[in-house]
Amino acid sequence: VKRPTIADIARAAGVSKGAVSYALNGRPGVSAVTRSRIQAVADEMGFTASSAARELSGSASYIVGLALPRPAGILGMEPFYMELITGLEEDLSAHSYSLLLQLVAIEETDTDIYRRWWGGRRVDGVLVCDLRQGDRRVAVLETLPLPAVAVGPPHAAGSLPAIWSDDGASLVEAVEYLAALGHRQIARIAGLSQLVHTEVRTAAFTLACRRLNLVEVSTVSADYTGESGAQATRRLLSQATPPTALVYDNDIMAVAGLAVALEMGLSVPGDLSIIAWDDSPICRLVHPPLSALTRDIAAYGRHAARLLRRAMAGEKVESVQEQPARLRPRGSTGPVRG
Amino acid sequence: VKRPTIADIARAAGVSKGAVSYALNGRPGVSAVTRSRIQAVADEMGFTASSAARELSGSASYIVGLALPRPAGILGMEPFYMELITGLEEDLSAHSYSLLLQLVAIEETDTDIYRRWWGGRRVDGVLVCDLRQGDRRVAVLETLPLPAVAVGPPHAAGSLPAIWSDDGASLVEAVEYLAALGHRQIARIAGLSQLVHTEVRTAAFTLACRRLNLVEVSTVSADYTGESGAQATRRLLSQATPPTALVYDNDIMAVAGLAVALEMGLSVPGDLSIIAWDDSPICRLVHPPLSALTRDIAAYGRHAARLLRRAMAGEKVESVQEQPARLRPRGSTGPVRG
DNA sequence: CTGAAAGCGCTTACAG
DNA sequence: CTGAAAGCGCTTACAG
Repeated sequence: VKRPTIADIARAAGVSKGAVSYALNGRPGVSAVTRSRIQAVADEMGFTASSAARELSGSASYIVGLALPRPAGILGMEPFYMELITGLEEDLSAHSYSLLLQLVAIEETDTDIYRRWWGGRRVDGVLVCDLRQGDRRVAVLETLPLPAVAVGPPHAAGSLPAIWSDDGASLVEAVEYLAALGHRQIARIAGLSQLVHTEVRTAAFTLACRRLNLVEVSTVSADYTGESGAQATRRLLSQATPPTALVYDNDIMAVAGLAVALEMGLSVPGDLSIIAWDDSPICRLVHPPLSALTRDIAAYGRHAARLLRRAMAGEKVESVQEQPARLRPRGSTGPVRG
Repeated sequence: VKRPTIADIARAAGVSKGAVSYALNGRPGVSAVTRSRIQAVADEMGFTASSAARELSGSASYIVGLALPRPAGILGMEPFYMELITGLEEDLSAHSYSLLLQLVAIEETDTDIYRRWWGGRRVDGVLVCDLRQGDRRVAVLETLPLPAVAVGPPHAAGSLPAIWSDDGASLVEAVEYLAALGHRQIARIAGLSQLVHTEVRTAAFTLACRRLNLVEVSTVSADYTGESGAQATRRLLSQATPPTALVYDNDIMAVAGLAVALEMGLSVPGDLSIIAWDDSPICRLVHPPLSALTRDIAAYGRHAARLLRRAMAGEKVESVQEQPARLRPRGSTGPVRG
């Protein structure tokens, strides 16, 4: 089994290589009948143009790069990224793009990967996730003429177009709902504090609590793992006057928190209300099912891919704002026990 | 910002292009001092060789393809694949390979992607997952001189080297444990029946139950989603003489099944014992925590990557068998109520 | 040890 | 409408 080249097709069809290229790429310059003859020969011989050769003569690579910074210790990817990737793929593969995935340790300088991708003409464009304050990756990408889309708040994306949703608004909705149920002591179990969206959420949370005159509000830092969520919950619930409601920055921590509450003999939502961020299937499966801030992450991914495709097409694109996550109350939230 | 080429480096360093290539690739033919001067110039100018040009002159692409067949309806990837990808990446990126990820609808002919990847010289090797009986992808890959590793039982991998674990042995361990606890009516909620490993598990399950003289054993088909797991569980528990133990083919279905059991007023493990396959964090977080068949999926991924790298290096590789998943009993299994 | 040249497989102006 | 040729940016025998 040898890979046929354009020269093989040309020979078999009795035309020049140029004609084959024109015919197969649907460009003018060949008659309809020659075109279909060439096409038939190419199909029969199972021809696929060498991507390297195309790229070398100026074509796009049709590859999009996604470098995910993962803390070394945390195994596996979070449900959020699975869904995001699903959405990305839906749009990309429909437009014959592929996704080049690279997990990079969060500690190391993950700016190199973008330089390498660009220098090696590996990818046509890239996505940046998990923005941090003063993110060096953003600085690098602003320098490079490599189309890039940031997944995160625009204020941290520099001059890169960003796709984002207003996490602050979602958090306010959650807090107001809890306040309406009579909760006065709400705590929040936050994700990695270096991440910009964590900052945004924390600021919105603090502000909302102050506005509603809630007392004893606090935000504790965790790292998205069940272990960290459980630990934080245990600490909060062991206080002299424990909070009556908890808001978590992801679903894994919320589920872990629920387990801790039950194990400490609390009833949910009787003694404690719980709200999760990002509504993966688990939220519905635990008992009681978790009230959650829901958004269509796959759609988020599809839109990010579309935005990047437009940027790669040379369009000047603006940041786009997605629907904020909305509160879907389920069994884990209820009126405070008076 | 323009990308420097090898010619730019040559000019700046006052040598020929050939010398630059030799120097940067660590090949003999340049003196140590010239080499380091060229290296310095290349570093300073931020040179990265064009991957397309390298590939075109015979080099590897350093890309590995992973095409995941996903049923159109099922959103998101399963925890198993997240962990597998994590493991793959760990090994691959350490050896400067990248992973090209493509989700393909399970219905469409996903053999094309391999032909295209091969024809276009896109990837150096590929991984095949979710083997089905008489899998056409295996047939195609046997034809193509493209290094490939199958993730699944060797008997379904044709002449491809496979990486696999003995799911039958794991299931026997689970069944024997349940039998030892006095369970006589065990049902199994299986994953997609087209998949070969589902077949293997079903066969092992049936055989083990027969050998242990268990009665009323049954395997019902589901599709790995929580919904399907819940539905199957509801049906099983509504029978005249419901099973006293359930074995699920993944964690999501098991968690969903647990929720159904609790919602039907059963106590777990008092009235019903539950065992899950694949021990993701959720199994530990629900209440009671689920007994599960555990294996190190990330290691599985690392080993698959290593096997593929050896195949890509031209080695003749044999299938390798991983440790079977082992039962980790937790709170969801207990003696049958006598 | 170094330089000039061919070649990888495409695309695309440029003549005919 | 078609063919011959240059060029993309590397690698690698082949002379010097």
